[in-house]
Amino acid sequence: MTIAHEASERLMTPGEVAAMFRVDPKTVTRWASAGRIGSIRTPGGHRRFRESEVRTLLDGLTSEAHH
Amino acid sequence: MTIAHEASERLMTPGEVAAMFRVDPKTVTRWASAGRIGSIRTPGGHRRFRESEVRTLLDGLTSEAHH
DNA sequence: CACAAATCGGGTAATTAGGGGG
DNA sequence: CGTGTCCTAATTACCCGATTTG
Repeated sequence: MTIAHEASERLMTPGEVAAMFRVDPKTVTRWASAGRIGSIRTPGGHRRFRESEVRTLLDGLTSEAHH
Repeated sequence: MTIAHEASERLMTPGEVAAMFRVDPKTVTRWASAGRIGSIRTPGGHRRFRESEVRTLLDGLTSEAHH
């Protein structure tokens, strides 16, 4: 069912994801190549990323201080 | 049978297809000109795209992250 | 018929892909 | 082993005025 709705997912460009993690866009590309994050290719070969997956990944890597 | 029912096939505008891939509508028309995606012309010259073809294309270019 | 929004065309910037090397 | 940078080629984004759409 998730796959059936992937078309309605909001997508992000490599540059937008890079700005979110404060890394170089090339690094985001490497994450995609390594399979660390899912990606959708345009017919021209450019990558797009699911916003929900990016947020989930960001939250999963977040650690709070003990206070 | 698919061809026989092409009149019932849902058509999409360049803007709708662009939103699915997160690209500019102009980019979609370039895909059509390059033959990367099939297109139908209105009598006025505007392009329309088959929904089934767009979804198939999108699914084929989608890759999941390996967990 | 008038109107707003979208999609023609073309042209020119800005991103991205990919390999290579530090 | 992951990341940032340099490079070239390819793809995509934004600009305009004119036309089509609904």
